[in-house]
Amino acid sequence: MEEIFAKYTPKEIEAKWYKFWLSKNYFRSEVSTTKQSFSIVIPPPNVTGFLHMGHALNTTLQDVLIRYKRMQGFNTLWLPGTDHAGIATQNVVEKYLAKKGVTRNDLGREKFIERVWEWKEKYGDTIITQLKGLGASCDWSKLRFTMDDGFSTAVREVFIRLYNEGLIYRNNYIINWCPRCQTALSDIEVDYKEVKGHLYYIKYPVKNSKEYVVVATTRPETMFGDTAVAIHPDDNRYLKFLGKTIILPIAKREIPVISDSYVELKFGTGIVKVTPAHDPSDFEAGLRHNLETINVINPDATMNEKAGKYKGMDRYVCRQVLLKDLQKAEYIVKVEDHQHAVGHCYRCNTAVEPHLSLQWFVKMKPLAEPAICAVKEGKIKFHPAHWTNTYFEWMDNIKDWCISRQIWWGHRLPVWYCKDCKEIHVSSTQIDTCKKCGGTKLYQDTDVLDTWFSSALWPFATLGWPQETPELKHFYPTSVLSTGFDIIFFWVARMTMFGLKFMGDVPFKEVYIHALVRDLEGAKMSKSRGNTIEPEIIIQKYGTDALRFTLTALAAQGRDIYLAEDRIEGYRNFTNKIWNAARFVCTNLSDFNPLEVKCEKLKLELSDRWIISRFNKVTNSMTQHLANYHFNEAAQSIYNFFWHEFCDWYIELAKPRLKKTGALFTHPNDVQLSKQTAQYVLYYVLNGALRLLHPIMPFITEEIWHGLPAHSESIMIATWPEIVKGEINDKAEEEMNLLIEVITAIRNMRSELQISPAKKIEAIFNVEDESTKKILEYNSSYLVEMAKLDRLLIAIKTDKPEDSAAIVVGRIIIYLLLSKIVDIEAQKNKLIKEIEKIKLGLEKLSARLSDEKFLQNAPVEVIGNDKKKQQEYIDKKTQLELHLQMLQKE
RNA sequence: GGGCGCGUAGCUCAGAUGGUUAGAGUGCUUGCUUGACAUGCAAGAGGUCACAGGUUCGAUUCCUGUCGCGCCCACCA
Repeated sequence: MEEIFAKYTPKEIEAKWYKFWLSKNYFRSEVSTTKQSFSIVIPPPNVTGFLHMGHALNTTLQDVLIRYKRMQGFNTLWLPGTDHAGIATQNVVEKYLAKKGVTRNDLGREKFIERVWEWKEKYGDTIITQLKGLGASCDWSKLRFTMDDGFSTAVREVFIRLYNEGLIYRNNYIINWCPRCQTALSDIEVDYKEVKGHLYYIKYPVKNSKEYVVVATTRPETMFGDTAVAIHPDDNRYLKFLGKTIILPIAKREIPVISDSYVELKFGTGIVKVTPAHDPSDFEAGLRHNLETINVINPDATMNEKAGKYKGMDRYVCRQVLLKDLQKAEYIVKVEDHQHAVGHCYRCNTAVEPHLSLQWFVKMKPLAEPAICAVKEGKIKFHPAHWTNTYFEWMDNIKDWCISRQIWWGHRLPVWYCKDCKEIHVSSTQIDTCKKCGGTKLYQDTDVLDTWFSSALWPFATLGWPQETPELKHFYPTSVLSTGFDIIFFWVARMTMFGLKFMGDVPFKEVYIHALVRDLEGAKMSKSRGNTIEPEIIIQKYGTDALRFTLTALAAQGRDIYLAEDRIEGYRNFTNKIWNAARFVCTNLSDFNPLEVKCEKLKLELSDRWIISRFNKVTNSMTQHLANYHFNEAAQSIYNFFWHEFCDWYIELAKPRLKKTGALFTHPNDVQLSKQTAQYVLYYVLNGALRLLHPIMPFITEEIWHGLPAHSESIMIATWPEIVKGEINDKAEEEMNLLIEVITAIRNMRSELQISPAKKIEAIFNVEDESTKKILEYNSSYLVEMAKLDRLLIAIKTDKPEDSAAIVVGRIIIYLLLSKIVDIEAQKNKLIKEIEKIKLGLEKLSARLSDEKFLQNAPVEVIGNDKKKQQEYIDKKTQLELHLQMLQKE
């Protein structure tokens, strides 16, 4: 025992217990017919991932839920895995290769992909190891990867089914293009950032006329792709130009003037240059007016041959050169500063280019409708609920999803084309012969799918779909999805759509949206900002349990987490407190065996009944809070209970009993029985509290568990405490609260009078009624111990002795006998201050209680409470005033 | 331009379906090497619950508006 509790070294015990749990297969889940299932699929981190605070938070919260449900007897599954993260991983590996002087084009597609797999084998487990370090109780035997064989089958299956239903189509459309990653992006993969740019006003001459129109543009370099100039149909200023022909400056190409209501009258000059190949709204306008599309920018964002002499220049270089030329030719009317939102690639932060190209799309409306219904009908609940708004807002305005990516790392489209007749074949296996013309020159599409396409299948593909596995049947729909709000669109919405489409049911019943972890300035933690607090470092410094408790305690709903290291330090102190309290309790249980104790023989004292009652209430509160995802409150309630009730009061009160010194006043219990009772209660409460703490702090609780007498194999598989109604004892709580108040008041006075903590003093209690007298008498040993008294007398209506300081607690007056009072003035001032406070409260109360309207409208309990309170105030005030008078006489 | 969230102690944050003496951690002040713990113990100071109206017997809590902060969405080129 002493050995076990010698010193708390988180690092050692963490590794030890994690290994132990694994060896016992506690994390493994089997399909059970008797137990109800509780399942969570982990948001798969990128294989390139390195544990950051966001992961730590989300992992902790999921583990809290899983461990808590496991203890409650559910058949739990927490399914782990990683995501191949197409663009992100390709970028990482390209950078890795660049250090060796190799580009992906040097290698070619096949070799490059081989290298990515090699990289994955070597480094892809980093994040998994880190999750284990956090204590995550995932079923590692079911670890999945979004590009493993089973998953690839599922992806192809989904693609084919959607294609056959006409929900996947190929089209030439304007999409977001990242010139650096050289691939298409979906709309939500573009981050819009405010950029300080310019609005250029350029003259566009009217053919056969001295007149010209002035267009305003932020992107003059796209003018080589202009195929019209547009005005608003109601704009009287410019109607005269309708039908006229414009000569495009520099290019000298002729373009028409059209009218379209998408033109904003108030912006710029009210005349727009229309560039269908390089602007999404112009593209739409082009379709409405049958305009030609002229692509003038290469995929790498340099100008192409359509830009004439500017060919080969980067888009921004071209802009500058062109502007000079326009200026020289006097086409520029003016230039204004202009702030506007520019889209950037969410992976590499390069300004994206609207780009007309042949891409694959998913038709979203038919998929979105059932997904909207599912949330409206409450089949999926968001916590906090307000995120449903975000979900609906996006779903209601959903646009088709561009799913083809021109990169190499990912799920290749299961599409083959016939070179001869151009027929498209969609198939789960290689196609060699054209079904239409019989030709044999077939080639597979070179594009891969958006990573999020495969992520959308995560909840069911990981359980074996498209096969009808027992796991799928038992664990789908999953119970909860825990994730950040930033991927509601990317992931949550799409999983919902695909789950409903292919499983006929929602993928999860609840969605918990956790907070974003920020630094103290409120900035999102990120490596590039250099403001990260690394979980690994924190764990090293304070232990995993301290980090987990901190994150849980800060996980309030609807608010971001501003993490500071001293917060973690504070909760590290809590682990230390737990450790020491347990050490104290366990060393005092060496002669105690819970299995041999006959409960009915024990004689519970007030403090016993009180702490047991409090324990039951805390059990209740924790269970409720966890059920509602109020993690912070769950953590708070066990923290307060453990430290400020169990340690500060109960253990302190139990000490003399353990020391066999017995009570000062004769207590009905004999000393031995009192000790044994205290041991029983200490054991009972510590045991229960550890189980309540375990989901949040798995390691330290397991370590202590094994120091408890008669402990079971592991706390991990112990049962979650249940409330025993008969143990809730409001009367005991009330009485104990009175004692706490009395003791605190005496300590306060001692402190103010600067009486040494070591000095014992004598006290006389003046009470008004027999029942209060009894409570104090029965528990006088508590008063003696906790308030450091050497003698005490409890009397009904006694006078103030000489040389005494008086304290008023409710209706009780406490006289502390002192050889001489140090500072009468200070005492008086304190009394006066207190009286003032009471008077103020009393005034408010009296005013309310004499208000007819209040008496008529307020509920009876409220009036009753107020009346009770009023009486208490009056009593206290009387006592206080009495003592002030007495002091003044002295 | 829409939408959402947030302004509570010096700092970081809880909380109340409307009635509490408005809480915690941290910081601060004072006193303690108390036989588990100085990563600790005890005591204390510190708040017009952003501001202004409204509803109500009663608002810090509900409603409206104002100001401040943050975020998301949106084709003003």
